[in-house]
Amino acid sequence: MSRELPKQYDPASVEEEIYSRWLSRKAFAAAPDERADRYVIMMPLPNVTGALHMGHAMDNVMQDLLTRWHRMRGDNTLWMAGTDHAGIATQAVVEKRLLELEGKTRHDIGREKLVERIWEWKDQYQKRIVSQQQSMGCSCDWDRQRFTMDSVCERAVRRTFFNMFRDGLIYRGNRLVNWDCYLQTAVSDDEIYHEQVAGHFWHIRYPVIDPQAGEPEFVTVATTRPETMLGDTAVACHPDPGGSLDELIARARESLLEASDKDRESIEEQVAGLEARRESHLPTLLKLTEMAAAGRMVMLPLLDRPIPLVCDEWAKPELGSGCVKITPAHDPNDYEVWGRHKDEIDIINILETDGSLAESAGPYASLDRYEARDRVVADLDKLGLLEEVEDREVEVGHSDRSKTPAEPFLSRQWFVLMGDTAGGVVCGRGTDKEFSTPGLAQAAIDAVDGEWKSASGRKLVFHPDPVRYGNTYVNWLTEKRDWCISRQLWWGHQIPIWSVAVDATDFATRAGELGDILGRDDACVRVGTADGASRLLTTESDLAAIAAELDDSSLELLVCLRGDEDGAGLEEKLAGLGLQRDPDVLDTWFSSGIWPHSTLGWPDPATAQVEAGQPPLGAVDGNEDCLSYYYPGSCLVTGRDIITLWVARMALMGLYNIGDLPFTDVFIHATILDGKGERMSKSKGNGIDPVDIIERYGSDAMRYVVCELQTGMQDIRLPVQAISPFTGDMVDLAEAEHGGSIFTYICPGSGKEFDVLGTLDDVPAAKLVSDRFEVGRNFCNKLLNAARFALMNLEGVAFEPREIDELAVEDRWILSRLALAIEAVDEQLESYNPAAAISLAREFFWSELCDWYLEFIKPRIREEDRAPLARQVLAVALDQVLRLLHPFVPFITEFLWERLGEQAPERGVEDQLGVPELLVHAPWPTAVPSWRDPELEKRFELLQEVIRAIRDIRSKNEIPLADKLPVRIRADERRREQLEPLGDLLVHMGVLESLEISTDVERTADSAVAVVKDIDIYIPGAVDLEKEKARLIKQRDQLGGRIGGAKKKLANENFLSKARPEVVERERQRLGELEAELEKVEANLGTLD
RNA sequence: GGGCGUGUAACUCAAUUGGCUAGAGUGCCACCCUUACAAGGUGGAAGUUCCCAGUUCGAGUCUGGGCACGCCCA
Repeated sequence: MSRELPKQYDPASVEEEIYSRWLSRKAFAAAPDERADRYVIMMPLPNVTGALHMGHAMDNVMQDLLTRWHRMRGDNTLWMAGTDHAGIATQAVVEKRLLELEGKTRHDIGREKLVERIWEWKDQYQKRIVSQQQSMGCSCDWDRQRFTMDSVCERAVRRTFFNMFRDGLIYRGNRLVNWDCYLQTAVSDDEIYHEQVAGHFWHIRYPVIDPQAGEPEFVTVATTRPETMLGDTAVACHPDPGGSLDELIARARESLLEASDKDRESIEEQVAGLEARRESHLPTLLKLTEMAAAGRMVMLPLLDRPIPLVCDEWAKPELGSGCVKITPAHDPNDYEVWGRHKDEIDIINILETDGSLAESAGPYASLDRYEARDRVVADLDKLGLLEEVEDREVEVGHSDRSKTPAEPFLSRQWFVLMGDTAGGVVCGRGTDKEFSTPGLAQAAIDAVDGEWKSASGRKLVFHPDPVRYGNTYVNWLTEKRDWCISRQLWWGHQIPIWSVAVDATDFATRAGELGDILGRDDACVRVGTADGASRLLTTESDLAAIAAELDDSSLELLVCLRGDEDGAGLEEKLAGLGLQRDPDVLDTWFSSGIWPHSTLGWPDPATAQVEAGQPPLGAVDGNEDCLSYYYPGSCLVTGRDIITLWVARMALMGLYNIGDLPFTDVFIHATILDGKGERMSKSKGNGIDPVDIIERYGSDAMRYVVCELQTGMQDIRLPVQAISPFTGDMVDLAEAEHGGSIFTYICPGSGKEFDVLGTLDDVPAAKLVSDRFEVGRNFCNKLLNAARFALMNLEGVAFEPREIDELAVEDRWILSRLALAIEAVDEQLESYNPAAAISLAREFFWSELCDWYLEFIKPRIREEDRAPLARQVLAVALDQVLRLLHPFVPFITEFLWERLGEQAPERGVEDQLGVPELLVHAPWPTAVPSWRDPELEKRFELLQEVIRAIRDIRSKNEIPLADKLPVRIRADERRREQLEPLGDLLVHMGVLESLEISTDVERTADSAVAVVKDIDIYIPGAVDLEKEKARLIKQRDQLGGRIGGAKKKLANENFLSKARPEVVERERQRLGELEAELEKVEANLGTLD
């Protein structure tokens, strides 16, 4: 006998060794070969801002599950790993630390030094993330790992930008963006979160200039940000206030007709209010409309700037005074108003990039915006122009990156055109997949909706609910909002544009100076106008003619360099001509959007510069290059929140660059919440580090539970407990009391305070875990012990080809169940239902193999002549279970696989199974159809029911297992034939002294009795008659209830005529069975009296 | 404000196109250290499927309304 397994599984002693074995054998390495079936997963890049939590664990485990499953199925499987530089997020954390630890800002140390610091941070966290993923057992091809800023990706980013710029899909324009005054950068809408803040609503009077008789002297406007009035360039009133009010009243009346009683009152109030307003405000509003049409002005207080009255529907006659101040440079709605009235009104930026006021704010210049707010209010009050101040809850947009309030801010930014364009967009230019689409967003929409298919026949499908998530994706893309891709940061891909301002008069000269740059393939020159439009310049361009057409005085020469090696010297040349490189960097999603192909070496795998020690991306040994072999990929696994941010962008970037989708399936997994139902996140203090779970319960335990949690679309609550640093107790955070901050809790055992973020110096930190993972640990222990039992009994097992008929009846039963289980697990994995898959695998392993089969064969294993066959089947059963469970719990199964290989190197039933050294490469089990035997399964079901009935009697009568029971069964001929061949098993499992099965057994007066279906089970011996009676009465009542229900159904004419015939038939049959059973129960009750 | 979703046992979740007695694990109760496993075994108790209507022979499932909660967008 070889090394005996321990009784308790110790994951720590197994996992590290197994993982390093996989690594040293390069078990996860992928390379193109002759296989046609391939499976490719591109990892959603964790960003290097911080470590992973359980939400990432879910994402990684799901990917590993699919990867290992497909690898075992024989697909050429690549799981590409990597990390994201996460521009703004990473720069923000590093800057924050710099300030906290050294009291310096980025400007103190400069661009180069800061970027150096960020690289250090990135190296540290990338290491940590990879180690976390390896602890989880992730089977990525680590040799192909990429980072969004390494040279392979850099080149692809550069090429993508260049192509888009050349195609006119990238432009520079003035836009209102969300400005982070702390980080001094634009942030995208996705990076803004809204918070309710207690604020005020200030009502301000703007004097009318030269009021005529009957005209108001003031117009009143209201704002939550009074300092913005300094940037006001108009006051708007509604073009048809009466009509607008009438329409509102009519609509409210209409809804009154259908309103519930509860709502009626409030709607009636609303109508009354609107009608009153019609009386009180309408005359003034009409007057103002008239004045606006006449071009009248009001005086902007404090700055004494005359600004026009304009008519615009943005003014709501039903709200406030009915007039609204217009600050185009600092409010998105006002910006749109400006867009509609460009000829009448101005746009004035009053903010500096740091949030202080600009020159344009006159006497308030250089004040901080909040200081300016107070001063403006005070000064208005002094002038008697402050009509009213209301307290009000205000929604303030905050930058997610700095957690400070963001300001709408007018600035020049780079955009990708998402909407349709006149000439359309060519996707996959120059490839055999080239096609044309109206616009980038439309191409990505078509990938899900409608008739379109890529040249390789692909569409995008979401799982597990194609409709719901498909809609999320399409709805977002349908807005076709241009994508702001520039960020005022130092960390990231710098925008490869060199530019210089020119005017129409010197344009031709300056452009001419570019000389041969105009004709180069790796440079693209455009001339841009102030409105963001631009036109391509080539050597063929008639510069003089273009100059004549462009009468705009503020022009810009824009040169994009592709950054090819033979373009060396171009940058210097441009600098020499006075062109400067744009200091901004690209939005992170620009580089992660092309991740599925950049990592494979696009645009040219043969020349891609991979890191030392990495396999090349070009063609090797007559096999294809990585890009053509692995693109398009298979599946993207991610959370719901990333559908719009990333999935959509990957789809459109892949289509644009390559002409094909990066993947066909998108598996959206559940979001992990804490015990209170809040999304898990590190910064909230409820984030569990998967490594802490792994230390406590083991990696497989963590994976087991995570798989079990992924049921469908249901988000998952994972109660979080802290391990008290004082007592070692588990403290449930959903119930624990907070300490001095929301990140500290009171340990109930000691009354002392601990911290869950681990950032406080003076409060001890607690590790976060969850006892939910015990289930997984127990499962692994069970698996270890089942294997332990098997291995202890497999001594001398050999493979010998066997016919199914040669096998013992319980062997045939377990193989039949196995075949069914394999099929069912496969089916659930196919439909992206890991929870169902693992519960089916568990059910087979625990409830059938362990609870029944292992018990069934115990007597055989101890008998010399019957043992070999039992051992042979046992070895196969364990083999198949290990394979089936491997993708879920890879460490322990790989560990046991080795032991099984030592003990039973040759195994199989009819044919010998292929047994590779590593389980990770073992063929996935296939369900052998000839093993299925439904009739036999039915007989075993009956056997199990009889055994349970006997156990029940034993338990109710408190008969110890040492007392073997004589059992007498009365059954008709059919039942007798079913049961008799299973008699030995029944005797063994029921712990019987004797067994008699016959048609004419009668109950003896001292017999306990049970009824199973249509058979009676008698156990003679001292019994408590009252208990027997109680048990039978309970059974009788239950049967009675069910029979009543069935009878009622069958007595219903409508049921008989309208229900499907097979449903009616089934009900009839069921009633018959129930009645037969009841009859038996009653007969037996009779004998008890 | 708009969109999407959720509500089932004490807890975490299942339940194919509406159709046998609404299931599983955990926890709970009782008994058992039976030579693979007490991180185990055997048996058991536990549900007004959030509420109110409706459609249907039949509703956890479909429709409408309400209540509570979550997420995304403005």
